[in-house]
Amino acid sequence: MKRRNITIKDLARILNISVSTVSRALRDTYDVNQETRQKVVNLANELNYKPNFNATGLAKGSTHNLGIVLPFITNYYFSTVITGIQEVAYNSGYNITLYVTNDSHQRELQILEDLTISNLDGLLICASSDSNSSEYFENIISDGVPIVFFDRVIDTIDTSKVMQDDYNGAFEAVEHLIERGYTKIAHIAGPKGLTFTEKRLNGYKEALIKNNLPITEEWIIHSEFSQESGEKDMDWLLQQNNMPDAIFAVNDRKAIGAMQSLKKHKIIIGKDIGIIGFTNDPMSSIITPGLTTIAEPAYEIGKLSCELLIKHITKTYFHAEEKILPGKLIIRESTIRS
Amino acid sequence: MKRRNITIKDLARILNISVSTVSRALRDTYDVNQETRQKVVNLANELNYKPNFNATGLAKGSTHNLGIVLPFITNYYFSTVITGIQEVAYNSGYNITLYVTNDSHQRELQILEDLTISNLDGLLICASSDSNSSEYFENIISDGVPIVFFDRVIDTIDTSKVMQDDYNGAFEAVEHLIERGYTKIAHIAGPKGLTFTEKRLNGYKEALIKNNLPITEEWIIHSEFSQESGEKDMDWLLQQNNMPDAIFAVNDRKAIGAMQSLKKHKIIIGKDIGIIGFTNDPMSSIITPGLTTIAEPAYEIGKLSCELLIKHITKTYFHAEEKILPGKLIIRESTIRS
DNA sequence: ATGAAAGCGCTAACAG
DNA sequence: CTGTTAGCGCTTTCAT
Repeated sequence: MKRRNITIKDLARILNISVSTVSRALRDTYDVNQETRQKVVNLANELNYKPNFNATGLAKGSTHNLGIVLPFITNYYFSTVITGIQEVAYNSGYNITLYVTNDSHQRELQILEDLTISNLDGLLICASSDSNSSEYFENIISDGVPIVFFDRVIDTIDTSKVMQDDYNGAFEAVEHLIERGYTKIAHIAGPKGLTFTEKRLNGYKEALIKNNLPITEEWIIHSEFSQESGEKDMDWLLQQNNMPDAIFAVNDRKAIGAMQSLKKHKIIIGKDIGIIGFTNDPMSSIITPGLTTIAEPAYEIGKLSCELLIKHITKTYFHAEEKILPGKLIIRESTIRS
Repeated sequence: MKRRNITIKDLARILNISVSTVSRALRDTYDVNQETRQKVVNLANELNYKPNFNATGLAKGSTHNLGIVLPFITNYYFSTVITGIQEVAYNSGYNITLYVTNDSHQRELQILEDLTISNLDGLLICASSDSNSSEYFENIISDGVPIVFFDRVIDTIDTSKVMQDDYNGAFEAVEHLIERGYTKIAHIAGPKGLTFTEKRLNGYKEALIKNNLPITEEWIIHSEFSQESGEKDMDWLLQQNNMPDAIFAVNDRKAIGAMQSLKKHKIIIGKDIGIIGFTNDPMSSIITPGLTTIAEPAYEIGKLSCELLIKHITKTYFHAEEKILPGKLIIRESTIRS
């Protein structure tokens, strides 16, 4: 119950030098005698000295904590992004602390309000669907805490952003459907107002236009990201007079929902209606038939976001960068017509 | 870039009282005048005062940080546990920081060594498969930092533990197979040496014994937790002379791997070989046929673990508790014989 | 190259 | 009920 850790004071006392020298030695500043430095470092190792982050943080005005704010962690994409972040954070000596918004902007706001910025060196953020926290983000940044956005970025804020190539991914997805001979392509989209939803929608539209296919507004459905939404959307589409022969879903979960609907209605996936998703969730290789999809580089997005954030923290003049990582078409059975 | 936050000093100066009074007012200790308290609290709100955790931590020798150490976060079970933890941590004013071991005991050790305990009020741990960090865990606890284990617990350590009911879940799973008329039941188990693997194995064996079925040692296969392992194990079983007619897999991922193998070999799941998993990963409802499984209360395990940990932190004398949460049989098509 | 001393923001005796 | 003071462990002038 003592919880008494070794401090630089202890080291100083034992070596008969001052704490400031110990401090300098440990941080390897320019003005320490290499000999004393060695002695200090050796003793520190021997005694298993660990710096107290609270003290360092208090003195230097910086912790070694990065915050992550995101809607969920219980899905393939987000948990993989976090793993990527964790990897580089860990290797650079940063801790990460997690804030889950449940995709609610109220919760997001609350978290941001409660956020004791004095605890954080920087923030990685994937905004909630209906985020209206721009002002907070701005404040945080102007308070000197850098933010890097990933996936669901806020356009109006000038800071680094990392995303998959939503536009081209969508474009490629739809062109794949067209190549396979589908011509009546619907889009089960995400909620309105989200940048990446828009980008995927634009990619979809442009691919149609480029291939001289009409854009049919009833075939563009906006709803939540869940599997249930995908299922409902498909149910609805199947009741229309003018039925599509293929679906481009904004993500795999919705594509899978749509597939469930199709199965329920005994419609043969691929042959009757082709379907393509976005993410490459492991589920897409497990469902039958396999779901063709655009693979997102989730792990790399996590790593890159964190690398950028650390640069923002450590370099005084590091300019905001926007990184767009390419996706990759993964062809499975859901887009086979025959 | 200033990053100058309001401090209690500011509040004190403005209100013309001492910092200690402000401090007391903010913490609502017993001996403050309600009137002054109100004034302080009002001003604090107005000025959007946020306490500096580093300072509090330094002064009190406690942070508001909980560490989570676990093998992975990229699967349903773990990400759901974390969500549960996050929920109660957030509501109790604790932050969580994440350490991912990749299920490697080296990494686990390294994390534990690097862990600046001065940063953490407590630790939630799910040990790596081949963990040999007992000594470290003991040290951490005797340094005054409480640990709660979940899922993969270390038996020899005396502290609170939270797990699903592995034994009874396995027992129920196997009895379900027997009820459905399967008699030659194999067990695709997890790695040896893990408590919960043993418990599920025991549940399996006892169910066989209770139903007067022989225990066939070749039908008990130990391997990693991955889908690939499940597939390989099934491949192997299918080559034996003495083939089982049902499989109890230690988790859904392995069950799904086994199903892939079965499909590859054109064996009809349910009819030819029944299969049951453990977890209730959403994948099990998406794969065809649906996978019968034992649902684990992952979210509750997360919540409960965190609640216990907070009790250990806040109550001086809180005795270690072991909680076992029941699972639930979810019947799908993979155990339908006809 | 090293030491003394002040201070980061907060808490906790101790006096009154 | 409130103020004074010392101190948590570390960094950082400023001297020497």
